[in-house]
Amino acid sequence: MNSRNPTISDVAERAGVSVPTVSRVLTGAARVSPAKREQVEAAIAELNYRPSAAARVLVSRKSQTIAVIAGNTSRYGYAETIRGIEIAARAEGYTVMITVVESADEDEVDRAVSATLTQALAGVIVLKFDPPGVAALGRLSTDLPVVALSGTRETGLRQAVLDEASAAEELTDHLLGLGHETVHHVRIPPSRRVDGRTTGWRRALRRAKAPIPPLLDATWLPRSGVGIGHALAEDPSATAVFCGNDEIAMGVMRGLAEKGLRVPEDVSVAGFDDHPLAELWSPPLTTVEQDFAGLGRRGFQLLLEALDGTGVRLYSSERPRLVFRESTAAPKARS
Amino acid sequence: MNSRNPTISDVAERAGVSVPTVSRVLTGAARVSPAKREQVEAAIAELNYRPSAAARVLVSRKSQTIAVIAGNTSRYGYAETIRGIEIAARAEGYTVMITVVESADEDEVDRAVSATLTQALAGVIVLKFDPPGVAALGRLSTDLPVVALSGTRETGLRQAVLDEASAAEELTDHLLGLGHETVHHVRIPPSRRVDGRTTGWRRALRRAKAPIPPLLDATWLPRSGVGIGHALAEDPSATAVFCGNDEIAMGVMRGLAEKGLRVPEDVSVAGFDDHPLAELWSPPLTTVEQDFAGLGRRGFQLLLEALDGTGVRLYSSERPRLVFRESTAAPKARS
DNA sequence: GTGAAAGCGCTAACAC
DNA sequence: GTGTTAGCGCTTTCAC
Repeated sequence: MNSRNPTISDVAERAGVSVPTVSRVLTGAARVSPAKREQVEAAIAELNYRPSAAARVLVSRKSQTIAVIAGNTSRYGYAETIRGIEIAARAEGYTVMITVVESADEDEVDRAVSATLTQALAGVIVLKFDPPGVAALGRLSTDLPVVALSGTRETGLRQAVLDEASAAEELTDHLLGLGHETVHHVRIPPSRRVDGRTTGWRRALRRAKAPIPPLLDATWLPRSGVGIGHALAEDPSATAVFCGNDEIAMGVMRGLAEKGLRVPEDVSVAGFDDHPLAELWSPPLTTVEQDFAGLGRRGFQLLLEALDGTGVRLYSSERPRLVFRESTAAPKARS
Repeated sequence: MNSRNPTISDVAERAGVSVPTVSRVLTGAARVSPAKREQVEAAIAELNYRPSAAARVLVSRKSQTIAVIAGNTSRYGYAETIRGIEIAARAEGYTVMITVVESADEDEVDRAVSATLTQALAGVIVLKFDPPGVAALGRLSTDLPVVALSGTRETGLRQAVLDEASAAEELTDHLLGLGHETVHHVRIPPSRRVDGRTTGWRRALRRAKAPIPPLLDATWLPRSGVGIGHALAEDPSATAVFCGNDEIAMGVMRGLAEKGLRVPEDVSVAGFDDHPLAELWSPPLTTVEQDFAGLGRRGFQLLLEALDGTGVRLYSSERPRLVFRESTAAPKARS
């Protein structure tokens, strides 16, 4: 067993042609006579030859790899977005490389970004969902095409987003329309000071001239909602709660339940994202369906257009859709 | 603005040294006088130079990239495992490339595997969680070190696993010990004909000489548990149900609830994985805690040992821990 | 310690 | 159509 992988010259020799001819059948860059093409293909199959991406990249200066930089890979929205990117990329023959940046710490971000840019890349997609994502985008000094996913809009930046502010506003409106005097908001860790979900919530309350209750901050852990639920149970003005995501909403509902409050009879609770478990929860959760995989797909599309030189689009936005289930209802008098 | 990235010769020129000298400070392969080293480092910083991984790989034949092949990236166990791999890899200076193989279709698997092996890789980690993973592992004709995560044990294969069979057996024992005559099992899509969770369940029933109810098959979708819950509600012998994962358990519980049955009063339900939402469910779910991130970490460790040539370990197994919560209890008479 | 020379596996440019 | 030549950005000999 020869441990060295076969190279293009092995193929050329075996097929009785020159190296560039093999390259031509590989890339399809120029026409090759059917006879030689056949010999080459046979040699490739016999040797189980696979071209070296490294060598190709070195000379052609074109890479078929994109990097995805994300603050996390396992939380629902993140994982789905990455999945969407991967599927779209693979369909176009691109490979994807993942870089996780767990904190916004300057050194860590720099190290991660540097290591990533060392690779030969066609472009980069950054999940601008959180501070690490924002930090990574900021330190991405490169001439490569870059696409940011979500986050606040920036001029000149290629960006695919979900219009979370509008959806949050609509959801808050819905709660207000049910007759609640106001809506409390439990915020998930924001990517910056502003965050679409919180912005939309505030916008709706302002427009309705409803009182704006103090913001409640959760962490990414679903259980962080439990304590918040306990606190909310003590507050008679809290008849409707809009949570930054479904997992936190589930934590809040458990906290409420532990204090003897029922959803939606005593308190209405709404989430965000339409997590796969939201419909199975008791009661099924009113939420906002977010097409994260689609976001990833649109992001890759934007990158591809930048690569082609076609497409002058810099921005792709999609409006998430509300899903009304049983966790929200009109308020009843609370003691 | 010069759009070409600086190369090692740009750095050499600027620092007034030869190219190999720059290489030496980069790799630390040989000693360089402090004076020159300083000049080189200054030049690198000024030019914002980053070595090309492609060129390095080409000449040194050593890659710092590993590929992870998985049937999915967003389901809980998969995502956590990948996260564990990524963290361990990054800590050792490795970059990770993700390849998703969605079906076990031969062509799709071949295409994905081929595209992956085109890259210059140090090694490959395969999530042998499902048929696509098994298929990918089978077609991975390469001299590269390969590590499989989970799945049935194979001699000669480097493998890190979670001992799911033992944990499933222990969980089934627990239910039997509570006084249930038997335990029903809802299976998630298995990676082959045998599957650790199902095996452990059957083993426990056999040992206890309890009747073995027919296997109930769920899909990966949590909601596929709902219909199974409905069916189980019609079966008076079903007083305890062990579900292949927590999400399916939640679906089953919803199905049961829709038919008016209470958990655990009428039926005990246990899950598997200790999903972050399992503790928040009502009632909190009895389950098995699986350290997926640890599995990923151990898998990478095995790969690293193979790369070093140190370590002769081929196998790393860990026993998951049971978590008793409120969804399981002693049976009561059912109408 | 340091530089000159060679070459990794491939594609681009050019001649025929 | 096809082969010859050059060279991508690096590391690896091998002199000195």
